[in-house]
Formats: sequence, C-alpha cells, structure tokens
Amino acid sequence: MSDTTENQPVHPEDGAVKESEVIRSKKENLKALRAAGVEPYKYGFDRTGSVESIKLKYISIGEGVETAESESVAGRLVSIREHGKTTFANVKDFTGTIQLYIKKDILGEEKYSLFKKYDIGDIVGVTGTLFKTKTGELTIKVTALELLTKSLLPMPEKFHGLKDKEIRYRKRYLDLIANDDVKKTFETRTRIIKEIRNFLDTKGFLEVETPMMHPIPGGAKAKPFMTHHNALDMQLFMRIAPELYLKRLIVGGFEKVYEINRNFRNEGLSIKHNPEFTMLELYEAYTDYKGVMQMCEDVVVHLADVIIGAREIEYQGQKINLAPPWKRISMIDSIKEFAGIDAKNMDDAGLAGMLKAKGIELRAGISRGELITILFEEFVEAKLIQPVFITDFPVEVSPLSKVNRTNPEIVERFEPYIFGREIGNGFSELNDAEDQEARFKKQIEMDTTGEVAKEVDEDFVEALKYGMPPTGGLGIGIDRIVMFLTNSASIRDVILFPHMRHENIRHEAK
RNA sequence: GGGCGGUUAGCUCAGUGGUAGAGCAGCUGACUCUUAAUCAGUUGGCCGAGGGUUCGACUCCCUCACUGCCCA
Repeated sequence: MSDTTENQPVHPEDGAVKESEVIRSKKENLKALRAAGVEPYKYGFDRTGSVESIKLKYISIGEGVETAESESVAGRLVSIREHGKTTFANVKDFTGTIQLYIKKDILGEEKYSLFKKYDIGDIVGVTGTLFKTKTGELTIKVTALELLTKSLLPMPEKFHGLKDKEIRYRKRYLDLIANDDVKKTFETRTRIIKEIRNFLDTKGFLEVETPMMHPIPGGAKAKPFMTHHNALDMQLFMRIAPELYLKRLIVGGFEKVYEINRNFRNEGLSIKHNPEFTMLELYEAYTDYKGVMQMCEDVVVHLADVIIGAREIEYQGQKINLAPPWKRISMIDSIKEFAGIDAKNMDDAGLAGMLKAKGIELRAGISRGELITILFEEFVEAKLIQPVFITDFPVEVSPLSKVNRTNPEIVERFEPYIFGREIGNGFSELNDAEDQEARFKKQIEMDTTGEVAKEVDEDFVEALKYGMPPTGGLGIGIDRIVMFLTNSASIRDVILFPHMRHENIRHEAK
C-alpha cells in the first residue's frame, strides 16, 4: 500500500486504451460518415425478426432460389470479407449470426462507398432478400444497409476470441461479444433461478424480500461488510444471511416462504467464493430437517431434469450422478467411511492429535464438536464427489438447529455435498426461545473473528417467545448449483460481474 | 496469508544475455459466391511498474501491482 501510484485516478479519456492506428482509423471513418450526412448513432431500427427466426423461416429454400420477400435484421458486424465489387460480411444479434452479401450493383456506388467506412464492431441494420450460396449458407442479399451505431474500439480477435480471463471478467461485455458459451451460461443461470421459483411457487411457497442491511451482524463465523445510515447515524451490516428475518415471518403466520437474493461475506476471493453471492433460503412450517432434505434433493433433481435433461451430469471431467435417493450419512460415520478414522471411539486429545499432525492450529478450549467438524472438513469433504447428505452435526457448531430428538450432542441438521463442495445447509429450526438465547450467547463467547462485536439478536429471540411452529429450513447456494449445471470451473464464470481488485498500474500502462 | 505460473502490438501467442517477431485486426492495392476468403505491400511496442547485476537485460536477481491455479 506504500506505492505512490496506487491511488492515482484513471482517466478513461486518455488512459483506458491508448490511441492506436486501429482506433484512429475508426475515428476517421466516423468523421467521414458524418461529413457524408450519415447519423452514426441512430434511434432505432424496425426488424422483421431475429437472425434465428429468419434462419428457421428459410431453412428449406433451395439453392439458386431467391426469396421475393425482404427481411430486416440488426446486429453487430463481426466479420467483413471484401471481394472487389462484392463484400461478404457477418452480422450477429442475440440469437445468432447470418451472412450478408453486399453488392455494389445492388446498393449503388454511393452507398457502397459509405459501407466501406463501416468497421467490424459497428452495429448495423440490414434489409434484403434471402438466398443460399453455393456452399448452402443462408445469406441476405442486401438491398438496404444502415449504420445504427459506430464503434470506436477494436473488437477481440475473430478466431481466437478473447481469452485473457482478467479482461473477460473486468469487461464482461467484451466476453459476451466474443464468447458465445458465456451468453449460454448466463441464460442457463436465469433459467435455473426461474425454474427454482416455478418449483417452489407450485408447492405453495411465497417469495418474499427481507432486509439486505441489518442492524446486527448475523452469522457465527462470517465477517460482515459494514455501512452507515447517515440520517439515522446508525451502523448497518450487509446481510450475511436472511435466516432470522424469514423465521420471523414463520412466527407471523407465513407457513411456506423463500427468498432468492444476495448475501455478503467480507472474506477472501476464491474459485468458490465471491464477496456477494446468491442464496436460496426457504422455510416450511410443520416439517423438519428430513422434510427439507427431501425438498433439497427434489429441487436439484428437478433442475437436472429440466435444465440438462439428464440426471447424470459431467462436471470438470467427473461424472456426477444426481439420481435420487442421495446417500445420507452422519458426520461421524462419514469420517469413518471416507477417512477411516473412528472418531466415535476416540477421546478429544486423540482427535486434536490427528489435526495437529496435519499442521492445523487449534484454539485453546476447543469443543469436541468443533474438533469433529474440523476433522470432517479436513479429511472428508474433498472426497464427497457424488451427492451426499451429511447429517447429525455437532451442537456446538449449529446454533440455530434443534438438537436431535434422541441425542442432545448432535442437532437435526444436514449439508448436501457434491464434488467436494457444500452446496447447501438445512435443519430443524430451533424454536425454543430460551435455548436460542443461550446458544447465541455461547456462540458470541466462542467468536474468534474479533473484528466486529457480535451481539444477540434480542428481537429475534423475542419473536421466538411468541411461538414459532416446528419448522424446517433450507439454504442452497445458487452460484454453486449454476456452476455444476453449466460445467463452470469458477464462481466467476457464473457471476456476470465478479468482484475484482483495482487495476491501477496495469490499467494506466495500457 | 503461503507456494507455483502468467503479464511482449488492439486481440491470440512465439521469443534462454547481443538491432523486438508471427497470425488476426488496421492501412494501401488486386479480386462480383467468400466464409479463419486469397494474393502483394505496409503501419503499429516504455516487453506490467520500479530497482539491481552486466560493456549490454524482454531474457538473470530483488521489490511491487494485477491475474490464474494449488494450499491455509
């Protein structure tokens, strides 16, 4: 942070992209077009259809046949192949790319010479009849051509596209222009979320919105983003989870609610973590963790059916079978099965020894439940490739779950894992207000994050005192689900504008 | 936070101490069914930033920034 250039502002006018020959040429073309009376930034264009619809409409016309009727499409010029007094070009809209055949004879001398001032990257509107070339490609024989938007910066390379991941994430619009699969991924993301809503709405769930700014930082371990309300002179925290608000709604009489929205965690970035990410949380009255565990399985299987059309998916070269029923195993048993460690019959010192041997530092006075959880995270998690529900979490790490009805050391909680990654969390919601208050207090005592003073959400405890029906709650990480269903390696590939550091020096150098 | 890799033309990439390269894009010209069009010519670089070693550094060393991956 001692670098003096660090905080110098970047001036997009002169700093973002240096004026090159390519840019100069585009600016000159713009000037020439204006001089010829062309408005380079039009206000609209009437299309007769999308590229895809037109391709479908004329899919079966024969070679050598030219349609009588005209069609109009608009989009970005993505390639130009000059051929003397004829030019082939490709125009791309949201649905696809179609070839243009631009002939001097048809367009006329003047229009054709104006067209030569168009550049790859410009947005154009074209009208013409359709025919198939001798290689069978449906092509628009252009009778009218209009510049709709002049572009001033060079497009990514046409064949190799845009590969630099940094530019792809920082300038997602270029990524979208250059890489068709990116567009597909984000369309799929939207379909997935829409399908989740559809699934839950059909089951009678009500979608609600709860505050993004909380007066009390929730979350036992997560660190919050802080902000401030000026008029109220009030410290606020970007929400870590909507859980306590949604449960207030269950107290209030809503019996099935869900929210799909952003959560914020002030932690590091990784292939699996973005500071803001999207969660589904749902709460259903009169069911328990087994009910929502079934719901979790149903939702994911439904998504596989609808989005992929298959229950076996391939993720990063690994086949994953989502077909129900998913394996269900307690945390302690999973440690034995996947790591060969018989934690049940080991004392705390023995558990701690195994962790220390792996170089893990342990807090003084750490509880048995925490030891088991860390053991699970260290030795088991990564091995959970096929879908599995890990159940029966230690009570110490689960302040919001009801204790197991037969064993008070564990709670009625589960986490689904796929490809070694936790994709959700669910439990029988604790509704004993006095127990909840005690567990909150214990959690605060154990809090080691230190940076933000955690406090008991008294208002939530009060709400519970009025009585919350037995309730099952479920959270699912939407980004991770989208990653699996789109075979995306990084969370950044499923978030349109992932969080990035400041560019500073490199940006200025360009 | 630690380890390893990357950063060279607008884009995609070569370049192991001796005058910075290719393809695409751009520019000039030829070409009326091309499609990664072709052919001929041509412009374009603070080699991420700063420091050091050296007669000489894109290249070796150090620091920093950003980035990708792995780990915590």
